[in-house]
Amino acid sequence: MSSTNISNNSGSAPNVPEVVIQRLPLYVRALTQFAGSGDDVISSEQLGQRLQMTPAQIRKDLSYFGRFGKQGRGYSVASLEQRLRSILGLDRAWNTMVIGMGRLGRAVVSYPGFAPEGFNIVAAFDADDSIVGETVSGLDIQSISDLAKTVKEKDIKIGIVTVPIEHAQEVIDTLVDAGIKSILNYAPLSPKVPEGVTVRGIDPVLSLQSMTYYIS
Amino acid sequence: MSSTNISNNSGSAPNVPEVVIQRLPLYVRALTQFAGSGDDVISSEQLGQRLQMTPAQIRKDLSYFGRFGKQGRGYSVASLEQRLRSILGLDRAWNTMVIGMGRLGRAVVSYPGFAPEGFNIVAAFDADDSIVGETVSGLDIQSISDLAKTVKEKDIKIGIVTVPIEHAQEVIDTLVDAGIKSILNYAPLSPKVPEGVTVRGIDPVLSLQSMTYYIS
DNA sequence: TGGTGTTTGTGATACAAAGCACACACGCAC
DNA sequence: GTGCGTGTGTGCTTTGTATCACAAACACCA
Repeated sequence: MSSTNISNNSGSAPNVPEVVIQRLPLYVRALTQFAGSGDDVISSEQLGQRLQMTPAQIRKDLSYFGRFGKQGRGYSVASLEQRLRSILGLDRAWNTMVIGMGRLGRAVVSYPGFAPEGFNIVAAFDADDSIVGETVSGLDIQSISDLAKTVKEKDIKIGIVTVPIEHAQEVIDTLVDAGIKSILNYAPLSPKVPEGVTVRGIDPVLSLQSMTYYIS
Repeated sequence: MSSTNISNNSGSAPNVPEVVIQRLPLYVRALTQFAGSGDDVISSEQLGQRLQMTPAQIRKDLSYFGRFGKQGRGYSVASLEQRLRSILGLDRAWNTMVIGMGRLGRAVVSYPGFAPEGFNIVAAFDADDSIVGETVSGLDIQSISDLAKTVKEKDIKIGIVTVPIEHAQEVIDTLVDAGIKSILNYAPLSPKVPEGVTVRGIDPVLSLQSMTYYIS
C-alpha cells in the first residue's frame, strides 16, 4: 500500500515481478501523453526523463515481454503503447461494479476517468434496502444479495469496494465467493483474500501519513 | 505509482528504506483497529496475520527505530501505536491545502477522512477567476496567485493537487516554489519535482490497469 | 527460585531488483 | 558500400530487501 495495497498472484506469462507489472501502466500513460507531441519515436532515455527513472530500468522491464525497440532509433510510440496495452489486457473493455453507494461510491460511479480507459461500471450495490432501487448516474442500486447473479449475467470481472470499514471484509468475502479476482478497495483496511485474488487499495490518508515522516 | 507515485528524499534519522516508511502507516492503522478488540498486547505474529505479511518483516521494520516489544509477550498496542505515530510525525496536526476546485477537488475538501487523522484542509485554490470567492465546505476559494502568501500565513506544509492534467505540472511547480515539500497528486501524470520533495500519486485507473494483467 | 514456554531483536543468509557497460543492430551520410 | 553515431537488449555486478534461525529477555507457575 501506501495507498496501494498489494496482494498479487496468478501466473500469466513467465515470471514477471509484480513491481514491473505495476510500472507498465505508467509507461502506457506516459506514451499516450507523449503521442501528442510531434515525435513518433521515443528513446528509453526520453521516457526515463519523463518518468524520473533510469533508461536501463525501462529497457529491462520491457525486455521481459519482447523486443520492441529499434537500435539506434528507439521505440515507436504508437506501437509500444499498443503492445503494452495488449500485454496488460487493456485492448478490451472490462465490466466493473461498485459496492457501497454512500458518498464515496456515488463519487466513484460518476467519476469520468474510468470509461475512457475501458473500465465500464455496469452495476451498483448497497446493503441498505432503503436506497436499493434508487438510480445514480443511470445505474439502479441493487441489493448485495443479487451480486453473484449479476456478476454472472453481466460478466463482471472487477469489483470496486466503497463500503464503510465495518463491512469491508464481509463484502470482499462476498466478491471472492462470486468469483471476482480483482478488487479495488477504498476502505481503510488490509483485507484478507485467498491466493489468486488481487487487491489494490486506495487510501489517500496512508499516502499523507508516510509523507509526514520526511517533513517532521 | 500504481496509484502511488514515489519520489522520496530527505533524511530524518539513520537510513531507513522508503518501503519501510510506507509500511509504518499500515502498522498504525492495524494497531488502531486492533485496539478495540480487548487484548492490549499484540505479537508480531498476530499483526502479521492481520496484514498478510511475515512476523519477521514487521520486527525488522520496527527495529530500525528502536526496541518497542517485550520478549515473551509482544508489543503494547497503545504504546506501539503512539511510538509509530510519533516517528511518522502524526502526533500533531498538519495544515493542508487543495488546489483545483472542480468536481474532484470538491469531493476531496468534503471528504471526512482527513481531519480525524490530523490533516486539516485550511485553504482551497483555483485558477478560474469565475469561481474564486465561492465557498466550498466552509472554505473560500482563493486565486492561485495568493498561494505562496497563504502558505506562509497559515503554515501549510502539504498540497493536494486536483487540477486537470494540463495544468498539473505547472501547479506543482508553483507549490514547490512556495516551499511545499509534500504533495499528494490526483492528476494522472508523473510530475517532475526537485530532490527533497515527496510526491505521492493517487490514480485508481493505474491500479485497475495493473490488475487486468492477472486476469487477461 | 528455578524451569518452561513465548516472543523479541538481529546477525547471517538468501533472494530480488536496479544499474552498469558493452556488443550488436540499425540509420544515415558521403 | 563503408564508416560513424546512436540507442537497444542483456549478461554481469551491485545494491537493496526479505527471510531465517537463534540467543537473549521476560512472564508465569510450581
